[in-house]
Amino acid sequence: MKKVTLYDVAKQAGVSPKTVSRVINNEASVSDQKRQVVLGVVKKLGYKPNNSARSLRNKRAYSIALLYDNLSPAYILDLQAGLLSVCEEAHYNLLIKDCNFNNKVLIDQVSELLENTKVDGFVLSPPISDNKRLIKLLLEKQCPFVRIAPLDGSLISPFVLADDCELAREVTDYLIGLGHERIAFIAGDKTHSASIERLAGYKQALESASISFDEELLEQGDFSFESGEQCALNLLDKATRPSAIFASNDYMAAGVMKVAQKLGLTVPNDLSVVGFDDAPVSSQLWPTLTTVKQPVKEIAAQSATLLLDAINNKEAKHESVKLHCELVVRESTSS
Amino acid sequence: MKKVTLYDVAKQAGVSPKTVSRVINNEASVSDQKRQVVLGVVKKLGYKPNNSARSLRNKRAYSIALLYDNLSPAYILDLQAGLLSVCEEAHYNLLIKDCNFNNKVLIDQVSELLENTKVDGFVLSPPISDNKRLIKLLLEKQCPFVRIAPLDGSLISPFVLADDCELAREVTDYLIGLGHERIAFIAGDKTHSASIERLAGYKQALESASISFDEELLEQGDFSFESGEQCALNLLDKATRPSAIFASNDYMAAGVMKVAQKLGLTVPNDLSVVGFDDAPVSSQLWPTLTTVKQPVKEIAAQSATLLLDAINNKEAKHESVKLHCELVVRESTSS
DNA sequence: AAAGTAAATGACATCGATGTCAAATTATGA
DNA sequence: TCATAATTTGACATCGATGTCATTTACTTT
Repeated sequence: MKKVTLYDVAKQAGVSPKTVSRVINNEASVSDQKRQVVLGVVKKLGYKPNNSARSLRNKRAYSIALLYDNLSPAYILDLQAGLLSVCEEAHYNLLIKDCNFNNKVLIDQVSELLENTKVDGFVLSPPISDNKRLIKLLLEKQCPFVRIAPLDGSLISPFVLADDCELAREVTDYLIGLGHERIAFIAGDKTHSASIERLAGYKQALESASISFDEELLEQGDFSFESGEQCALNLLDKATRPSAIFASNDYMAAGVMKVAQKLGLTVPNDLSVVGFDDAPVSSQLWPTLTTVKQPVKEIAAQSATLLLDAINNKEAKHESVKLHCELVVRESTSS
Repeated sequence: MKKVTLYDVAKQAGVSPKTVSRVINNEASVSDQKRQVVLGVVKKLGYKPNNSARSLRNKRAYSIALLYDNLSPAYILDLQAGLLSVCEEAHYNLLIKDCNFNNKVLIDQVSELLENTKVDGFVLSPPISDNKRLIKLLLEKQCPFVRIAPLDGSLISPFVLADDCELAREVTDYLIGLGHERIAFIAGDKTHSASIERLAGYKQALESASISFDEELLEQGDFSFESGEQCALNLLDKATRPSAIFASNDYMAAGVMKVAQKLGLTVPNDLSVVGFDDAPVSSQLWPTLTTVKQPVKEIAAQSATLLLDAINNKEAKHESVKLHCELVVRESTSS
């Protein structure tokens, strides 16, 4: 069972290789009749185009690259899974690139990917989605890219995000519904749009419920467990403690839980805690954490789809897509 | 600055393209003199071979694939990082394949990778390292592969593992040193060699300390948080409770912590708990978890190195490598 | 029906590296 | 020194798909 090539298909179908090529690439000027014949033979022989040959001829790699900075392993792995599902379908390769290094090196590595590996497009995950120098480079080289959850919502490229703001509002509403009035908020790293949006949602919910926003109840974290601990210490040390703490992600929420327990507070009786992201840790704590589940795989799949569109259809106008999150109520919240 | 090809180098060096090719591929019959000249020009022009052209001609993709089953995101991401570091160096691509599906599909997908994508070799992570049908396929196709932490220690392929047994012994010794005598053990999924080894180490330590092994104190888990809870319930419900529980991984240890706290036991005063793997959760719990850190990135890097050796040097005999783990003492253990 | 335009098709060269095999060079031995 | 073997070297074809451009076929229009 040796490899089937374009020529085999051409011979069987009684047409020239070039015509088969045209059919494969969905080009216009092929008669419907021949197209059908060719497609039939393609299916019959199980023909698959040879990627190396294509790359060589077309000077592109039929692959896209994910640039990530490892915030949360589960998040990144879900991104990968979502991208892979689309890439496999489309017979593209996925290259992954851990960008836990400085700007200079990042730019060099991306240039190398463009010039040597001839990557077709990039998926930028936060906080890389807003790396100015990188974006400048990609725009200059006219290389398609998609940003996940960027701060900058201008349509320089397609982007995909979750409805962080709405869900943060929903979480806060939920806490208010449970009877909480002193609800503290721990913000995340400001270079992530998610931080901004989640804070905005929190404020909106307070406003709707006519609870005035209290600076005292806002702490600035950086998405790390340690920052959660520190912020929780600041909050719980106050004369009048908040009765609920809404942390912008689960790691910080875990930090809050730790401090609460150390201080002898019972969660959720003395203090309700909410996180965000539905990281594995949220169901491995006790009590388990009420949190928000982002549709990370769908976000990634959408990103890949938009990117492939942009690659194969140069004049496609850029779109943005917002996907819906889901509140997951567990044990860390009560009235 | 257009792309430099073999021909550019050949012209500058005053030799034929074929000779340049020979130099690049380290072939024997090239005079030292020409070799030097060519290497000089290669460096001067910054020549990099074109992977597509090579693949086309040589019918191989210059890429290796990681087959994984997502047990723990942090573990998989570390594996990827280790593999990537070596692959980038060697100008190989890394393909990743989430194998969270049944045997049949796995075999088909691997066949497809071999036949269509022409992947050069595979890295199998546990528990795929012991998938019989897959290994049979790879051996038949004479496709190089490396296994990470396989159960089967025969040298059908190179393999890399951690000294699970020694470290489990060390952990147990440490607990014994703290004065514990009733030390329970929660085993992991039997299809992982790590489970077997860790249990063996535990038993060895008991034996050295002349503590007789008590069936009552052994529970069978499956590496999941939930199984940890269940096993902990079984153990802590006994008339005479163990004073320490050694779980085969951190997820199960987290489950133990949860149950302990629910039962009103204080960790580590009433109960010491130890995990294994140094997963993120181990430092996000309270108290933080004493555990064992595996050198996952090094394991992966070694695997990649062995695999590339096997690929480029068909007669290389297979080796196995064992890497050293490290005990990380945190807050969940005391006398 | 002839002429002219548009659409469909195919011959050929090409992308860059390397295997094959023959030619050229060097080394060896009588 | 010359024949012969061993080693270097290079010309050429090839891997598979596709762009270019010339040619054929189909379709209008007068």
